[in-house]
Parts: sequence; structure tokens; C-alpha cells
Amino acid sequence: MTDRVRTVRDPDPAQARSLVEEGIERDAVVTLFGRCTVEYDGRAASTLGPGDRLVVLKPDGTALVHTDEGQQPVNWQPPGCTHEPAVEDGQFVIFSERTTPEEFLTVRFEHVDHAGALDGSDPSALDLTGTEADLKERILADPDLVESGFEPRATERDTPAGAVDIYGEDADGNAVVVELKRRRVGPDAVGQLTRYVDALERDLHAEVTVRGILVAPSVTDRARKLLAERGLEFVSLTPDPGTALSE
Amino acid sequence: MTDRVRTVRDPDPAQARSLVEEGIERDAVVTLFGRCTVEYDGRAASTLGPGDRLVVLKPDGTALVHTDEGQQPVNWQPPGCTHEPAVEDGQFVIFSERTTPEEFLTVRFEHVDHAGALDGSDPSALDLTGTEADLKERILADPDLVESGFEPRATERDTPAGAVDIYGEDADGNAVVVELKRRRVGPDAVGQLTRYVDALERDLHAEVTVRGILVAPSVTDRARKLLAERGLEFVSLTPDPGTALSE
DNA sequence: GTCTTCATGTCGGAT
DNA sequence: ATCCGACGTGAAGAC
Repeated sequence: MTDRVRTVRDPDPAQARSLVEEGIERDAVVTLFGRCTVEYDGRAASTLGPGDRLVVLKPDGTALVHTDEGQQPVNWQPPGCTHEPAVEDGQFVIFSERTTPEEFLTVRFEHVDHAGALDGSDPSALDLTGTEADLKERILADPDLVESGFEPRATERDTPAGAVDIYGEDADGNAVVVELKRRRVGPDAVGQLTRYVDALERDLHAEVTVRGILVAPSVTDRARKLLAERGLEFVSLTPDPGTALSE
Repeated sequence: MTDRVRTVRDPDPAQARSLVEEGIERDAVVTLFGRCTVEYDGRAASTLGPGDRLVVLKPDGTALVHTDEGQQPVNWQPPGCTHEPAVEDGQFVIFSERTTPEEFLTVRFEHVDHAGALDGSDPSALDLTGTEADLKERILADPDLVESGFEPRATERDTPAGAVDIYGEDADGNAVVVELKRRRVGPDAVGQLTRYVDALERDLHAEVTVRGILVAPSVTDRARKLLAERGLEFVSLTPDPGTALSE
């Protein structure tokens, strides 16, 4: 069951380099654990002094440097990078590089405690529910959830300000812009809705009233005031019919 | 140099459970590689069919499930969760749980190819430059970069719409709101600046002219038009003096 | 705890 | 390639 995994304990720099090089060659997920320093230069720049970290190299060109804390890596490179393992000044080093924008990551190991090349395959795709797309489906299946008599006319309708989540008409024939959010919203979402409503009013030559409705589970105080100031409306709705939050 | 690392190849479920339990007990970073399925339920919900993945458990309660692609984990739990290794129906399983909000993650292994408990310490902090804070410092050190005669009066000045990055006065005594962005900005930043300017105009009782200036390396077309519509201004500046982008 | 905003955000989709 | 907005965004700071 396993020649899918090759690991080394306390490899010397040459051994580490060899395992990583072969791992990359074989499209394996490569893991390293040991004392290292990290330098990054690109969109921003950073340095990180010595410490024990877990480094992961993926066959798609991703690099991750994880400390013992936090969900996010302390340093990283996105997919599409080229990783170059090397021995320099007697140390095992990984150089990682990308272009557009140019970014460089260097991980320099004082000591490698453990190195692994993990070979596998992953045919499955994630199935996720409770997203904004689900909220949209929910409304299209029952537009009255927004307002009695609401009739969707288009989704992703283009305006000079961008695409509107749901565009439609109310019972009186007014244009309605609906902006969807899967979770509680703040002022930013009001800004978005404002831009769409303004753009549509311009587009429709002021012959039609354009209403803006923000649909989300709930809204912060500041956002509610902003909505009021700008004559926009709010409807409480979650992506999941089972979850009914108080407004 | 190494009783800091304990690893097992092809552990049976009981061995995997034992190593993970001891690893958690010792505040180690635990890694697992093998064929597994993943279920998540919480703010949203997801299922993931069988595939080979790398699972990382951190002593702070973080869990990460990484496939062979992408910078982001396919599933995860944030810091503060409790991880419970178990053997169920002859399979090694990790249950992870958090509260506020309640979220559950279950990783069920068909086979574990490799398991490791990695013990280390990390005393170093990341030193990062090229951030919005650096851009702010740059301007405070030389306010003329925004405009000749500009005089900062406060940073993070509070308004009913939130805190303004830099608040000051121009050579004519007009109030100036400066919104900083470390990189090229889109319509969202204009919305932000708009909210601050509107709030300040209200606050200052329309006795003073309030100018809004967006400072960033560059701006998208749509954002530029929005700025023009709303009588706001743009100044091109990067966080790093060395990097001078064309507007 | 909630609220607000920054981020080397990342990611996907459309142009 | 850039632009735009969603994300189980995460993380930090203020209140």
C-alpha cells in the first residue's frame, strides 16, 4: 500500500535536497519540518527569523510555511510558482519564484527534522451549500420571499456599475435591484447596492423608480442607518430555509 | 537532535489514534496523509468524497485539510477548536468542534499512509513591509506627497461612518479626508471614501468644504469614473518609495 | 462578544 | 491579462 510515501528523518542537506527534488519531479506533495528562516519579496516584503515550521510544497506550485499557530501560513507562494531545492553554505534551501507579479520566497533550513514526499490522487470535488448562490436559488424559486408580487427579470444583469445579483419588478412596475449576502452585512454592502441603484437610475433615464433591496440574514446598525439615509430597503433571509435568524 | 519528531508509516487506526492523541497532548503539530472523506457543518455545510489529502492539526486548535492543489485548504477549522481522534467502524477519524458559532469537521480515513507529530518552538515574529501602515508613515513623514500644503491633523479620526485613515487640512483651510490603499483600487474604495466624506460634511455642518482624496498606486477605470462623479480626487503613491508605478 | 477594515488576501468568472 | 465580487474569507484593533 505504500511506496506512495517517502520520508526521511534528520536528513542532511543533500538528502533533503534529493528527496524534495524527486518529490517535485513525481508531482508529490512535499512536507518539511525543521528550523528555518524565511524571506519574501514581491507585492510586499518580509523577513522571519529562526523557528520551527512546517513547509508544504504542492505539485501545482504552491508553497506554504506554517508555524504552530494560526490558520493562515506565515509565508506562502501561490499556485504556479517554481520551487528550486538547493544546498547553499551547507544549508538546505528552497527558492520559490513566480512572475506577474515577480515574487520570491526563500526558506533556509538550519536543520531539517523531517521530510516527506506524499504521492496521491484526489478525484473528488467539494460540495458546498449555504452560499450566496443558494440564497439566489431560494429567491428565484419563491420571489415572494423578497416581497409579495416581486418578479425577477434577470440575474447578473449588467449595469455601468457592475452586475446586479437579481434584477426585477415590483407589483407596481418599479425596477428593483436586489443585492444578496449570505451573512450579516456591514456598510460595504450598502455601498455596493448604492452603486447599482445609481447606475440603473442613470441607465433608465429617470422615467422609472429604482428600488434597492438588500437581502441578507441581518444587518449592522451602521449599515441600517446608511440604508435609511439612501432610501434603500432590507429583507432578512438566509441561504438555508432551515436557518431562520432574528433580524 | 530528534525526539522532537515521531512518525509512523501506514499506521493502523489504533496506532494513528494513539500518535495523534499523544501529539495533541504534547502540543505538537500533527500531520496526516492518506485517503479520507471530509464533512463540515457550521456557517455553511460541505461534503468531500474520497481522496488523498494532507491534514494538519496545530496545538492552537487549528485544523487544515489540504489537497494537492490550491493555496487554500479545502476544509479547515479555525484556532480554538478541540480535536478528538477516534477509531470508528475500524476507521481512524478526527472530530473537530468549535462554538460561537458551532461548527463541526469530521475527517474519516480509509487509510493513513503517514502520520507525524512534530515538536518545535517558534520565537520569531514576522517583519512585514509594504503595507498600508507604511504608506501612512510615508505620508506623515512628508505630507506634500499628497499635495503641497497638506497638513495632517489626525489619523484614525472617528466619524459616524467609521475611522478616517488621515484627516487634515489643505492650504486653503478646507477639511481633507485621505483614504489609503496599498495597491490598485476598485469601486469599493471609492464607496468607502464617499461614506467618510458624507459623514464629515454632516458632522461639520456644511460650514466647511470637505475634500476626499484617495491615495493608492493606481485606480481602475470604473473607480476613476466614480471618483469624478462624486467630486473626489486621486493621488498616485505606493507604500514603498522605491516602487514608483505609473498611474 | 460585535463592528469595522486590512490583506503579499485567494479564488472564480467574465471580458 | 485585468476587473470585479464572493468567501465557511481570516486576523487585528477598537469598543
